[in-house]
Amino acid sequence: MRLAELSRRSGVSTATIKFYLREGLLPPGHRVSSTQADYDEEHLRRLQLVRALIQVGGVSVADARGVLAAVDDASLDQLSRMGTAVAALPQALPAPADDDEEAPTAERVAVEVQRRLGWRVVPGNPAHQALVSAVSALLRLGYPCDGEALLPYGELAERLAEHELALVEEFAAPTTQLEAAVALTVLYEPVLLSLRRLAQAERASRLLSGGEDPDEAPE
Amino acid sequence: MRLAELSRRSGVSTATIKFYLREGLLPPGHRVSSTQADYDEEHLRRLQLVRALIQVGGVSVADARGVLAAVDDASLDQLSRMGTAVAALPQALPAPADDDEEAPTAERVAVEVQRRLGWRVVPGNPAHQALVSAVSALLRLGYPCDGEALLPYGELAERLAEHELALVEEFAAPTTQLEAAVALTVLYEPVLLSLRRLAQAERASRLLSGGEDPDEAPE
DNA sequence: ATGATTGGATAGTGTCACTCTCCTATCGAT
DNA sequence: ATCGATAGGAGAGTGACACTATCCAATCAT
Repeated sequence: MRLAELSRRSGVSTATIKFYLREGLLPPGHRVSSTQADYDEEHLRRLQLVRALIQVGGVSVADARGVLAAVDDASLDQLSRMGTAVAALPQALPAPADDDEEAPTAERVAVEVQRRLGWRVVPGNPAHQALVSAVSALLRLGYPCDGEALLPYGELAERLAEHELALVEEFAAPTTQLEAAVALTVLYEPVLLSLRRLAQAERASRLLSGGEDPDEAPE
Repeated sequence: MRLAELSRRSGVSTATIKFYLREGLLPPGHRVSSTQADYDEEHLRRLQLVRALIQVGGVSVADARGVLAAVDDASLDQLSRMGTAVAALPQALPAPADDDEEAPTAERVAVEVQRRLGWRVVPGNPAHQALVSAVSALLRLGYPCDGEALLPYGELAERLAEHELALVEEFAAPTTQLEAAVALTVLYEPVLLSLRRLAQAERASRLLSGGEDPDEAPE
């Protein structure tokens, strides 16, 4: 398949594909001559993953490169690659906040939840940092947020993780499990957030309007 | 309080505060002369909310303006304002994908989950659109994703929403409930996502390393 | 042989969230 | 009153980012 066909089948412009090739998000095609390259189904698949990461998952090009590099790194075992790949996913939480006086409290809260859930605590983990940032912001605005309050969230998160890893094992061949793990981690994120927003809207409207709607049938 | 003091107490540069004032994210200070204005605690609080929305929540300046306008809009009742405010929050899902052949399927899946949960379906809702986009991306990558599979996510989302609305009612005075709803919606998002990532890392490492760790105590 | 196409390289575009510079008006101290 | 310092407002500028448009030489199909 030539670049033009890859573009047609993926819906991504040739210019953008070239950009991804240049940025190392997409492995180069198999050179068939000095000015022509050939792309296969694997390229198409990878391209769709890249698009999903960037457009749906909001991952930056640089971070996507890191994630994919980890997925492809044959020198690591599966666990390390998965860890590296997921760790390379960002949370887009920019400032660890240097002069943040809530930070120590937030750090304590974050550690406490994880301890109470029996999780290993890895302070360097980006997800851990993101958690600290978010808790810190909550505290700064005066909302209560302690280990106790976060526990239910952590339990829900465990259930999600369990479910998603089961999906990965069930629906992906071993060679594509890493890719599946990355894709599901990133793509179920907006799913979860959207459903949460929808649930909030639903609850709020029932609550404030007195639930006079006829078509409700909870549980 | 002068601009300089507001800046000092919030940790936000005067240049940025001026920018927020210009963009209408922060109401103007009380003019004390033609070139001086006075800011109060309410300004400080609002500024912290703006920072939380933008930095932690990843909300754009334009969207933040919309959210805050809805929060402040005295011409609407509380329900409408909350709906408008939360709807104005983005999901940063850019492309509803015009030429997307998975879109109709995704739409059907999204509607099905919501119906099965007894929620009202509002096709125009940004959260609904985001859900469709995400499901569509999942399908395009070949991962199974139907109403059945999303149901557990929806149920979890309901529990989250319930919990968060309870928090809003419990910890915020009626006049600040809207602000609390917005803040909690946005700030619990990264909390949830971080915990999910941490849970995934935990599960994955246990799974792949054979769970030889001594300190695990699941369930 | 030749016109179109391909792939690669380079530079440009639009957006966004600030940030810098400048300017005038006022404030506080003398 | 005066004078340097500072406040606040307006506009342009900056840097990051994700593309995107333009060239160009080398092929490929005919």
